[in-house]
Amino acid sequence: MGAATTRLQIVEAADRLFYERGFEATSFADIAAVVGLSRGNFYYHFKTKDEILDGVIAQRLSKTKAMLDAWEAGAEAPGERIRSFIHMLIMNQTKIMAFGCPVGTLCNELAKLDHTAKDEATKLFTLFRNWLSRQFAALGRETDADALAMHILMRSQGVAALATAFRDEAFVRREVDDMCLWLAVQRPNLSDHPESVSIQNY
Amino acid sequence: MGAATTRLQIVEAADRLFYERGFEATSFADIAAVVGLSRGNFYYHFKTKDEILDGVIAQRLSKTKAMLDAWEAGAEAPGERIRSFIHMLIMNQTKIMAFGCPVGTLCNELAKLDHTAKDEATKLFTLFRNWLSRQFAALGRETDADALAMHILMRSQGVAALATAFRDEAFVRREVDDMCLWLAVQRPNLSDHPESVSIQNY
DNA sequence: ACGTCTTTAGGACAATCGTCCTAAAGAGCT
DNA sequence: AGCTCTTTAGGACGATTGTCCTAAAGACGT
Repeated sequence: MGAATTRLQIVEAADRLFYERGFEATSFADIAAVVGLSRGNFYYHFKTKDEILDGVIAQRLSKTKAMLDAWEAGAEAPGERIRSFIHMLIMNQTKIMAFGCPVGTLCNELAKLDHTAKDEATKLFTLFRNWLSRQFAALGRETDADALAMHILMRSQGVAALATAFRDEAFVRREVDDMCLWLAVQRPNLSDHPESVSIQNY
Repeated sequence: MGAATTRLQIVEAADRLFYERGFEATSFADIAAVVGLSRGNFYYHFKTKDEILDGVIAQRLSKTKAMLDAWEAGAEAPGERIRSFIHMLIMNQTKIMAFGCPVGTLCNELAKLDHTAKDEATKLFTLFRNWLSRQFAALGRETDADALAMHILMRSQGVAALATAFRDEAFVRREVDDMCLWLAVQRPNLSDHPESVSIQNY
């Protein structure tokens, strides 16, 4: 089997285990058992555990970027795209209730470990943040687009955290609906379009 | 030195380390180094690491309960009490930006480890949830008090998660202000007081 | 000062960790 | 079939993990 294929299998298995058990709690032996390789042989593909983590984060970054690009290339309006983001909380509800948000929990664990890769993991958040920001700007909220993006991101993190703790489906649905309601109420910021304001002033 | 005193020192050191490094990443040796005891001697005070965790959670539960009881015994209005809760995000900003929320991150780690104590840790959330719920009920929102409590709890968790990832003080301040604004806008639910509604109907 | 109960230090214990080496099996080309 | 380069299995390595034992030091009432 090609080395590239094996490498991919290792990254994929590590990704799942890092998410479901945590980075620190996952051992080489755990990953080896999933992939079906001998533990010692890992050294051929990855020199250290941190290198596997780097590979996992890189793969997540590219997969996430691909997903967001696809959403942005679609025909939906910006508001509908943001709704797609929000509904990830429902699409992945089962896994979130069991393990939390893959991004948030990884970032927190790496922060506690003061791990070198923590800034790299934060880029996953930045990906969502910038994407959301672009959608809000397209909705006519250029000036506060980033603040709105952070607000949506914050709510998603909060819902994920409490979903894990309480495992309450009704709570998730309710908060998702509330986020969509909040989104529907957001209107273009007039100060972003002074020319239309002056027209109204006539 | 009395055994009770040493036990307390161990629990206190473990509490800090579990928060700052995580439960799994903290070893007996780490705690021993902080307390200044020999590693082997721990067995006299705690048979297992899980027993230390139980002690840590029990102490956190009683300290949290004492804090909330004190807030509730004060002369402030319920709205002001909720603002005290929200402002914990600012009071503990430095630690939160470094390690996240002590409750949320512990619950998530124990969920991933599928640890026996995970339900016990969730009781920390329940403590805040019920307390917040009582404050909203006192504000005249008996019917949806729990939903409002969960909403505030959710926002706090979200802010803490992103504060750790981005270390952005301005973001924390902005979201705290936004929460207080949201709180100020909440009004007694008329359906909770049908008699006053019927009076208005005359 | 003595005897008793409490608390301690220090290390043994098997298991597991991440890392690293070596020898052999496999794959592909000639 | 033979040669070469890639990929593998298996285990050694020192360190560290949580757990547990034992012998000695400390505290305290008499």
